[in-house]
Amino acid sequence: MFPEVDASPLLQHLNPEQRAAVTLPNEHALILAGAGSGKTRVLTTRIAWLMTTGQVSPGGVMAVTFTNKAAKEMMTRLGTMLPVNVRGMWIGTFHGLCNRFLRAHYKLANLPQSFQILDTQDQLSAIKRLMKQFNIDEERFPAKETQWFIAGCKEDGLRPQAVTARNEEDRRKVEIYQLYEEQCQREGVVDFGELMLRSYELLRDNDPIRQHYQRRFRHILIDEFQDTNRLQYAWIKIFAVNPDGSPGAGNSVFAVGDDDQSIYAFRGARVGNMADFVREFDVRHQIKLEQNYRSYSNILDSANALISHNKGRLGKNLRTDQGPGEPVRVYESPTDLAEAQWLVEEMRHLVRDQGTEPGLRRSEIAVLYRSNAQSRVIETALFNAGVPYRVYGGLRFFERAEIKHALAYLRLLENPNDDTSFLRVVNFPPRGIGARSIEQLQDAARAAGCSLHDAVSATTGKAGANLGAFVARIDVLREQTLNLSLREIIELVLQHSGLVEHYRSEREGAERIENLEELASAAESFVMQEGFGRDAVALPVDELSQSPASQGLDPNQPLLNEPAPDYVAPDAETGETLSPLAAFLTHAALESGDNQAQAGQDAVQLMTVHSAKGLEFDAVFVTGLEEGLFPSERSMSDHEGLEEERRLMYVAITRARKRLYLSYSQTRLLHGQTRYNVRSRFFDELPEGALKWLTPKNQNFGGSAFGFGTGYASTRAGSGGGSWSRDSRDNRDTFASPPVPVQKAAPSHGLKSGMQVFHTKFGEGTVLSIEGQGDDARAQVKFGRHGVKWLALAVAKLTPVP
DNA sequence: CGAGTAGTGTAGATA
DNA sequence: ACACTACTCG
Repeated sequence: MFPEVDASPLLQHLNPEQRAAVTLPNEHALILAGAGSGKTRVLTTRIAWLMTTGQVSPGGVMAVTFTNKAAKEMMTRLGTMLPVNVRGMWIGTFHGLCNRFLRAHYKLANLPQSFQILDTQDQLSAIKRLMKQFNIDEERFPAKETQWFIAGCKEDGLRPQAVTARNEEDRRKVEIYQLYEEQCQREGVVDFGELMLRSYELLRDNDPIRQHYQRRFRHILIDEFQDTNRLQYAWIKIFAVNPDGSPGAGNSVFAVGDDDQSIYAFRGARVGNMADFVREFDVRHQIKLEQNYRSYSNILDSANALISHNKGRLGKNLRTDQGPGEPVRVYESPTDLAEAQWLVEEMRHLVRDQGTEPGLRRSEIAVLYRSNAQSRVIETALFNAGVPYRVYGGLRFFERAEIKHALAYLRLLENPNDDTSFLRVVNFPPRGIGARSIEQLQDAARAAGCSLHDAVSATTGKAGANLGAFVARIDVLREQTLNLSLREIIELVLQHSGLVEHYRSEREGAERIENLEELASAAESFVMQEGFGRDAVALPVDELSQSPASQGLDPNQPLLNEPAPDYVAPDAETGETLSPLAAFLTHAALESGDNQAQAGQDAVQLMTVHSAKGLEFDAVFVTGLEEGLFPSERSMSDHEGLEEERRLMYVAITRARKRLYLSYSQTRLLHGQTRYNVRSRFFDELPEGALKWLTPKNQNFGGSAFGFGTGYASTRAGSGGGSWSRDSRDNRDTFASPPVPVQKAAPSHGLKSGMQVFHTKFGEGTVLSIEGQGDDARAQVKFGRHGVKWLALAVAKLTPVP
């Protein structure tokens, strides 16, 4: 175990509540962390404190978040507190950790080691393809609905057999679900829900595995607990409680959340999980973090007053030591356009020095709105005024069509049976393979029970020739890329797929080509950062009962850790591991890239309230506060919906540090019609004393009572791209980070490419290439019967053949 | 095969 | 109003 180390410096800058949370005993705990109360700080300090006081080794911690961004932040902060290799720790998103777990136990999970992950788009096209194949009426069963149904079932932990169908329609849906599962299994792909469900089932049904992880993870920490869905809750629970309800190995779950910031019920989040957690885990430690370090009290008072209108809260009241600050300013405008113009004007004042106060940076000003459509008029106003701005949202890097196309080619190299990818690019760029050829091919594949790729050889005629040429091209590429680096593979694929050439002739192709080039760079920095280590979790089952290796701690030395992290868990028996390509494809699916605004330019930030969650700004404008918009029309019918809207408003308000502006417009152009709106009911729930009305607080007139002419034309500036409008380069620097230097070390394995080697299971083979060093070194070996394999040299027993 | 067009829907969005 | 999808016609 770790010797005790003085942990007090860690606690120095914490307030009493935070300190109490950080130093709780090893038992389940719920931390109610209000907005701006230092939640992330508590989480990371808790981990650091547990380790420095010798209560847990780095390998004994699991910390779960929802977003990659949050996981990264946690690792970065932890890294600054302790000399520990955070990358090797089990800190990540639910799906990232599930992926790691399934790679390590792919055999038990009944998956191929290099299974690929379907994102939402991929899943939808897989479903469409399936429905077409089985002649399912898309009128009666829209693909999107089916997708929603399947994802929903998985989130509730239900396999097709377990779903109770109440009517014929449901029965049919369940059938489709069943077929979809079979298709995924056949093709070796999993969707996001499957990552969670399959790892949950493995933990539930395999006693040795469950016991191993229950003993291993002494401390489990969860961020944003209010956003967990049923399955995620069950997944957490299985680490602490056995399926029969008996207690597990006595680990502790440290859940941090804020029921007042629960805004994702629409995608399956259950705030109720917080109360369930307290009950089912017999939680005896609940701590509220109510001290806010972000905002002045006028802002906090508004937030507190608003949220107090919700029923059934766990109960929290934010407080601050800062003074009242500026009042919350409220503005009413006749039109949405006028609202936007006012906002631009107000911003100018904020940016310019005003009296004694220094001006704000534009990036410290945010404009929030309920729905994306509202950004347009604001963008126009900003554009016309020449104010740089940045819009969050939209397509992310790995979701762009050209990137998806390139990835599809790459997936086909890795797995020719990936029919989704096959169909995506079989005729892109166009190569004379039309719908009819593809239909024939699909029929042939179904008849033969094989993949589209394998069915090509059976086709004949002109269509067959084109298809044959396509498959040959892919197969040749696969051969050619065998011993190339990931970057070289991608470059070769970009050339030989014809993608680059195709986009060269397209109108807006230049940007797409740039993105494709960016993909190659992204791959390169991925290889550097990942280092391709192995993960010690892949223990043979008979070793599972042993506790994780404990290591000594010298405060001056980095904490020893399990060898590096993600994606690659070599098979315990053969040492077989993922190819860099397969690992990169996984990375692309799990991290579709940030939506972060470009760091370089000082620009005003535009985003929905949802995407503002977790962020903070000096000045915040919450716009479009009108009945029907915010709260939104569709939420207003039921109580639950309205309460979620209120929480959303609460999130919006608590983003502001110094200045908060609330605005609404009497009329608004929506769906091509001018709508007459009433100001939001939320204004009536704010404390009058904290507000300052910039326009007289007049009565509102009921919506359609005004049902006449529009009067306000929407003057839109020439759309085209100003230098700071939305552009596709938003994500650029995320992927172009400078390469991490690789330390040179003498190889200890003594292998070189070209060498003949012998493997106990795969027999004799030729080394094609070697990557990484030390424990992370991996070799690509071509075997006679077993084909090309990637082997982790620390695990695989390879002997040179003379 | 691909361009033009008719039809449809329109909240929020992580992995 | 507008964007996206699906379908028709050359």
